[in-house]
Amino acid sequence: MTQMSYTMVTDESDDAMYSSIYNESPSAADNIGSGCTSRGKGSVLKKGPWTSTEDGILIDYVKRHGEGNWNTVQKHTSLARCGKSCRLRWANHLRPNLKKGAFSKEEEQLIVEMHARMGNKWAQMAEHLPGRTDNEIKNYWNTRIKRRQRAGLPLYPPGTHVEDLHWSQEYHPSTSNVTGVDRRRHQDILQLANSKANVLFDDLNFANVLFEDLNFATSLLPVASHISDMFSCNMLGTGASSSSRYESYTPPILPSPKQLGGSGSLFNIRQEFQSPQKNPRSCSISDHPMYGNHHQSDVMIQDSHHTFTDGMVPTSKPLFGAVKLELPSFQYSEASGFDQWKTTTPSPPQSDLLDSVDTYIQSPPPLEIDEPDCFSSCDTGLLDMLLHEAKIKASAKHSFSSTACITDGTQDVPRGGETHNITSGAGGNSSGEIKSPSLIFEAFAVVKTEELDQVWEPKRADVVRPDVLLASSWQDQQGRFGIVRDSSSLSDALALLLGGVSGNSYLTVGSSSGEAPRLVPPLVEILRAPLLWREGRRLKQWLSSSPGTNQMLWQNLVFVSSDCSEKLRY
DNA sequence: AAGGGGTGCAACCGCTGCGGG
DNA sequence: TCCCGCAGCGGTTGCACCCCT
Repeated sequence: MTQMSYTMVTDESDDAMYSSIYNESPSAADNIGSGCTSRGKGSVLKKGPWTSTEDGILIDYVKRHGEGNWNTVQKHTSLARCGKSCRLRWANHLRPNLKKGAFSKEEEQLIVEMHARMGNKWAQMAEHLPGRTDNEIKNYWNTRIKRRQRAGLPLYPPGTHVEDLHWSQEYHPSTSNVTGVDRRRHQDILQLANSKANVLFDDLNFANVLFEDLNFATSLLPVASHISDMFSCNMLGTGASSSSRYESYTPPILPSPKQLGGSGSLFNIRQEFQSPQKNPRSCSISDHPMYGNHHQSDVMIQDSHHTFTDGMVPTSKPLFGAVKLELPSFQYSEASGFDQWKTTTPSPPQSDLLDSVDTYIQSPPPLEIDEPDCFSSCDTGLLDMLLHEAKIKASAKHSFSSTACITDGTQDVPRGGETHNITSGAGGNSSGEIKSPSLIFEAFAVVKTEELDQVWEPKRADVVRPDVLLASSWQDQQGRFGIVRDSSSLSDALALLLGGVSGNSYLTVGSSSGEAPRLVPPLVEILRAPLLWREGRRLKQWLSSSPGTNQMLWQNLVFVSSDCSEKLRY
């Protein structure tokens, strides 16, 4: 049968059907809308619920022509539906092998875990749920959000691996594979940074560079998960634009017990986090009256009321209590990421995964800054930011470490039982000693460059690399890390780092507990520092231009700025 | 019985990337 | 290179149904 003959025949038969469509659905006339602009047969397109007759026409069309070419449906049939509508109807309701009915427990579990890993990637999720559509999953999730919100439950039950900080690489608009959605959501993030995020960072006026999707690394290196955990304590969650119907919700980004379980880790975060009784300044989920000891994971909340040893005067209001932020997009942009996760993630307990009471996110109080002049402008230098971060860190140290006592640059800095002498400042602050510049790089790792599936082997550090210079700056004279040896090396490193040097990066991470410096597995390089938008952007560009740079890492840079969001729209 | 609010599903809308002309 | 149409995705809305008062 030729196309022409088919068209003639079907048009003829469908014309009869066409009239019956509206006859059987008088209200359809009210649904004739303006959504689809194109039109066949000289009439406007119908909107609203599909009738069984229309379904039959569409099914018949697909049988004859196959899927696709949806805009030709109305040409070849009398169906007064736009192509989009046809595609949607087919994909969500008419195509074979669709699974109808409620989600099974297993499916629900999978959705929860996938969302924890992928975010609002409904289509990707649907690929892993045979017979289910993205729309179905999306609706389920939105319903679930609402339900759990009502119940005061967290979005993700315990056991769900939400260790990675999502909303992630997809927000990198400069990549070649970035999608329009990515860009849109990138803007969403920026908008959020201007709205809700500002609540947290109102007084900071700086941009944090967020490194996300570290979960792939956490399975390989405890340090990474700790870093990720630390980030999760300090960074705000954001994500897709909010829905007017379903209020935004921030799933708790929590360190899992497993993550915190590494021994001999860089900063003994586990020890510090899990000893709230020793440190009244630390706040754990288990402290929450609602959740008691349901969960082992603790979230460190920096205490905004902390007395700064440097005489810092807090300028921001403390922000306590649970806050609702945006749904994150905790995503891997590629299916491989999911696959990788799927093979490495143990199945959560079957029983109460979906219903158990667990954690509740607390809003991290804003960090407090005593030198607003340092960060009031987007043009502030990175080094200033780093130095400032050092102070913040120094202050924060008091918050979650009962042993840390950092008061000035010449004082010993106890960390994990070790003390390191801070010998220099940085950032042109030659007169005023940096209080604790080494803390700048505390919990920072490096930018990694290997293939994810590649077995890591220690390699020599490339001393030309700026990040290596940074790493070398951490080393104290005893060969341990965590100490800025001199300001010039730091400056040089930063200059190089931000200057567009490319190459293979292999950075070293030392141990504050006296562990010998070592090269970290290639997945785990994280440079964590609050960067202004300009420096951050350059850093990002540099990372993106570095051959072999871990795509999943550098794509995950997200800039959050309270007052520079416009400049971040690149 | 009526109506008001909640719920869940279906469909629409807006945006983007991609490919072809 | 630009424009246009298509396909796809994710957010949003419409609406029928249900439950409670």
